[in-house]
Amino acid sequence: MAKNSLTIRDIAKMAKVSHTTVSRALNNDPKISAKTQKRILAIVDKLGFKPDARARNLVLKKSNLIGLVVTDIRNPFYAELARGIEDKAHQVGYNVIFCSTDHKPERMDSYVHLMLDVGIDGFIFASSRLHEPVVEKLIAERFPLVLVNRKIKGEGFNYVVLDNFRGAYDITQHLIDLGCKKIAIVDGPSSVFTGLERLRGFQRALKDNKIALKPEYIVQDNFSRATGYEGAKKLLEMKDRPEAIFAGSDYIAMGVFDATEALGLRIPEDVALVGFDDTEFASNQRIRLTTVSQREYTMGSMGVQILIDYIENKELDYTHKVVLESHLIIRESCGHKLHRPGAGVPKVLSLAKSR
Amino acid sequence: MAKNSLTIRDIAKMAKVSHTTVSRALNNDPKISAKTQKRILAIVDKLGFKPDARARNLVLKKSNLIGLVVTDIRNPFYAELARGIEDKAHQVGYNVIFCSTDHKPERMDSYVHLMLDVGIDGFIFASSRLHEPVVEKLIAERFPLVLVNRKIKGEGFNYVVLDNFRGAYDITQHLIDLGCKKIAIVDGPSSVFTGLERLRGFQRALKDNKIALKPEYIVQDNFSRATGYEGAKKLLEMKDRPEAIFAGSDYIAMGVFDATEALGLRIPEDVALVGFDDTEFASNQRIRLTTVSQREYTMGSMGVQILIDYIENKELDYTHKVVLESHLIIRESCGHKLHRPGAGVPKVLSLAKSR
DNA sequence: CTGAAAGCGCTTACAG
DNA sequence: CTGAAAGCGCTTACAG
Repeated sequence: MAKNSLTIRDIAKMAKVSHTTVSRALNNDPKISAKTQKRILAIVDKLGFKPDARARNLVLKKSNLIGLVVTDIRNPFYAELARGIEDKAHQVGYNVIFCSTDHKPERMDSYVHLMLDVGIDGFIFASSRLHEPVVEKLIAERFPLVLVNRKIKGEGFNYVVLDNFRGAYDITQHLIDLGCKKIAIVDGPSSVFTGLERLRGFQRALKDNKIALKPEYIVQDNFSRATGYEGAKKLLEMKDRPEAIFAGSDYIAMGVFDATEALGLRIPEDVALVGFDDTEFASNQRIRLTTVSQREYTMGSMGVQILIDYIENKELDYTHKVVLESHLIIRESCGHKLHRPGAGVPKVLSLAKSR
Repeated sequence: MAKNSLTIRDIAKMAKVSHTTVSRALNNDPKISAKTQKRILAIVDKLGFKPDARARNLVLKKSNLIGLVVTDIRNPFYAELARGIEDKAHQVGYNVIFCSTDHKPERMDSYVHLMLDVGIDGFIFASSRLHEPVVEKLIAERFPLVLVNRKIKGEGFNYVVLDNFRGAYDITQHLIDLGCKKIAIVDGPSSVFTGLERLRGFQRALKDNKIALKPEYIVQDNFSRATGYEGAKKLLEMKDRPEAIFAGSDYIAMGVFDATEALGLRIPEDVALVGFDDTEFASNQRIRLTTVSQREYTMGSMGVQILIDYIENKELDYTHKVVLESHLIIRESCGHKLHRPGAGVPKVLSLAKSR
């Protein structure tokens, strides 16, 4: 494809066979004699001949390309997910195209069509809203896709998500175990699966512990650093400010750190903080953010696996509904000084996940 | 491409014209009457017909796909670069495939071929070593590509890089201005452009100020967090430990933070620290890392621009050699307490670059 | 095991 | 302005 504009016919000429036979040699077709194949492959090798993928794609109706749709590739969570997807895809001979939608429906639309235009074989959607018309349309058309990280409403698709409810519940319970009662949340929007489930898990944990939740303690916007900054500022300037903040993502937590430092407050002494995702930021020794691990790398590679199965077997099989277990990662940001007498100091895990 | 297996011929039948004419309508060919075009397009719209990109690609010898090669998409620097590339590519109707090489030549090779196989129109290499055989081969074959972030040796290609030497020089000078004399560096390898130039800038600044540099004060490995951790540990456990550390990237600096915290040392009180890249980590208010801004988003979009020009004009034009200016971003990690009497407290910039 | 033929769905000279 | 024809570089029944 690169330099040579050699074709299968040129090779055929040199090998004194038909181009059909060359094609067979290239594709390891059983109906070709070992020795002619060997002879042909030798020539192919010597000339560095590469069959033209475009022609191949056309007749095979396949591109070995998958499209990944995320909110923003710069978000460390998505970057890690993308890496998991890339590695697995590469293993099985696929390439991945990515795009960042910035939560904007029009970007979503335009990208989906751009990808469809290049002829991708399937999609991995990582950032859908609960109600996402473009995705629903693709599902109705049975276009191969898998949802990862966030599900949408309805049926008829495969997905891999984290048990967000459980993760949020556990980390909230942890704060409660440490003695916190006035706990606020700065979360992503309820219009997406992750935002909604984390809020629900949070609310449920409070309820199960008979702790009242003030409506003002719920702040929701995007899963962004800016949201964390604004949200924390608002919360911490209240007369009755919370003792602890549950940030719906580490990225939000990053903004909370910005705000507390700007306000001259200390974490965890003045306010406890926990996050969600376990990004590299969280594990930094100057940050030490208690958080929920998502294993997004794994999530990505499982997603690819399911998608490729679907693409290659063409069975309309919607039985791949994976819910990954969440893991609480305890570090110091949640405030040891608050812990219940007799409960023992929570174990502080060190550095990062291995990479 | 999605659902419909409609072809240009089906449309032709419905419009009672030849498929040639349909093709013309679709491609806005001047030699077609406005009204037949309108009639055809109406049908196309109504049926949601999309011409098959694979067939189009085959005859046009084009895919509207560009390949991006980075070390690791998880590295925030590359994620930001990728976003700049994506946005610009999208604007001009291209999709981008990415891959992470992990510094491994065999991954580099295998990915380059995988991408060539799908028929990309050009490459953006962001992580080449100074001597990179695969890239050199592509250059020799005149395959469209642009180097970004890191150049390789030799001629015959376009590139967009930062003035790494200057950036390193300036930030080192800044430490010197603050009164530091014992300054160490934890850098990436000299086998890559960025590692080498930053080391050179560092050395030159010391030399210009007649400050001696101990060989043990130079630590080089990958541009990774682990390198920062190990390097700082080694440096800070020396009997004659440095007063300041220049981390060759923010990612390395992240590891330095890990190490100082682990050793119970404070930044900037016990040791000053500066980085390179101005990632989000650096701008966090709990980190406040003095660093060098790279504007990698811009770097990426300029790279795309140059590449597309090359692809579409097919002129062998190697005059696009861009060296971007570096910008020193001063925050508190470089240690105000060390600053020279009378020099005034350096201005501390706040939060992030806008996004 | 091998080859001649048809076809994948487009684009683009070439004639009219 | 419109259409019949050739062709992009492959794969794959269909015969032999």
